[in-house]
Amino acid sequence: MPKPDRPAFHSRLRLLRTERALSRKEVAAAVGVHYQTIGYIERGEYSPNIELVLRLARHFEVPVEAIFSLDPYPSIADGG
Amino acid sequence: MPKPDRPAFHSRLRLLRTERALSRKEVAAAVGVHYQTIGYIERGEYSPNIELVLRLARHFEVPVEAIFSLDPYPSIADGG
DNA sequence: ATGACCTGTAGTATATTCACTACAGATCAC
DNA sequence: GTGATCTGTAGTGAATATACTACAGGTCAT
Repeated sequence: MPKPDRPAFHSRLRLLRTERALSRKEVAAAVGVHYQTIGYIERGEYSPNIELVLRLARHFEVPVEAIFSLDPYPSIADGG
Repeated sequence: MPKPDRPAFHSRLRLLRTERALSRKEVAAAVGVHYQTIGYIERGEYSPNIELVLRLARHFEVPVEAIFSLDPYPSIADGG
């Protein structure tokens, strides 16, 4: 079982994925990892390596900083 | 010992570091890892996690894509 | 209600990252 | 030449990332 907790960074992966109506399985296939791996990353349970991160950014056509950040992203309620 | 080989991504970490006349030890201290870890990353021997990557980008004040890329960076000889 | 698909969670097993120690070669100041 | 600092390399060991299997609950179409 992966680590039960591991914040330390923030992710918009899930937001991006649902915005584009993609399943984890689809994203996983596109970047070449297991679909559970996407789930763990979405939940912040572990910190993906740069290779996977770059593949995700390329797939979503956004800069890395649009998916991952050390500081929390503004919530949608705050206009983010 | 880390993996003897592991390309799959390209890094400008060493270039950025030397450009600013910083030692590995200094960079390592700034981002909170062992100085050998910086060496391994510079040599592409392993793929750092997003947390470390974001701390490096923040320390150098550049976007992640300026340090790491899936595609090779243009060589200095080519004007890059 | 059944089936298809998505998600959350859990467990096990393997690979990789990273810390740390150590040593040798290079450079540079003295 | 001695000492200080940087680098490359290597080895061990711990922590973490990832693959994979499995099951339960949800939604949605039929």
